[in-house]
Amino acid sequence: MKRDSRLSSVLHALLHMAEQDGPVTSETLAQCMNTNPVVVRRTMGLLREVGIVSSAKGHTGGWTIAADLGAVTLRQLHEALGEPAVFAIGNRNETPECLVEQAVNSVLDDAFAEAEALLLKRFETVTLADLAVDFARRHAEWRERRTIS
Amino acid sequence: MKRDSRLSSVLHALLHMAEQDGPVTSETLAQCMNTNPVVVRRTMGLLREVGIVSSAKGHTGGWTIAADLGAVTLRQLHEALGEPAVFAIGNRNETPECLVEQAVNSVLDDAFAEAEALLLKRFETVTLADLAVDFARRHAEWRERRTIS
DNA sequence: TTTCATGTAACTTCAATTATTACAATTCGA
DNA sequence: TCGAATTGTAATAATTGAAGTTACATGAAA
Repeated sequence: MKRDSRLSSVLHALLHMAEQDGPVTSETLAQCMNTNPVVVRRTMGLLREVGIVSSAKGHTGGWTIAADLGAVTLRQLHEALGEPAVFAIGNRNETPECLVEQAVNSVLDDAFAEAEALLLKRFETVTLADLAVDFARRHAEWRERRTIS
Repeated sequence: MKRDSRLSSVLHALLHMAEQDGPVTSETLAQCMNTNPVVVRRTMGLLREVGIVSSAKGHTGGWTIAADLGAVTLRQLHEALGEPAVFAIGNRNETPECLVEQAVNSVLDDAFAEAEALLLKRFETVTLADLAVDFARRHAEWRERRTIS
């Protein structure tokens, strides 16, 4: 199964944008993420719809973060992407007549719902600002290692 | 993304087998699960490797449960199926050089690992016997409803 | 007015599960 | 012993959804 990596992608893009002063073009983001500008526009467009980023056409155009880094959670980003299916495992038939299959679905659905709830709760506690701090720490460590060697 | 429904499938199959006296053929299981006998063989073959079911060729052949229903957990079945990826969401690049992406991966990996651990812990607490009981309850309810109306 | 950039539709590629076909191997019953 | 029933398995196609690509229209700034 091909995994949906859009959440990972937009986080990567947003943190790079946070490091920049002005707008960043789709072309630049695409290069730094080894992907295609059109894919960037498509995905970032979803974030624009909920006001997390803004875009401008023409010269000096590109993408800009339009919200406070501390106010944007992973959960909001997940929702902005259309709340894609979290699990790669699922029921064969969501509305079976067979009572055996109903019993199976019920147990599996409960377990998956519990795990998804935990994941989304955790997503609520992480903001872009948190990630920026984490990146800054890694960057400082990296500089230190480079100085020593 | 196409979801892996083999866990759901084998549970369905195993509970149907538990209701039966003798062996059940791949053909019968395939019909009751709206799938193909070869798919059944392929999937059940994985369960046979860990001793949960046994198979016999020829006349009067087919599949039989080889373990105690109370001793087989969802977790064991998940493992027997090769521990397929639980999540449909993942990182774009698992071993990035980019420090930004490393920070992103780290946060996401932690969150997913936590949710997966919860899911598997829950899978450990559910046995085939539990599911059989749940099915029996549903069956009794269904009979009652039918008698009333 | 030219160039740079987004916006978007249409289509192709890609990866993974699932389905199908074909046939070999085995076992039981008549 | 023969033959039908059944599993075992390789090879291949269908399916599905994300990701990638092409093409072109639109808009803004130099």
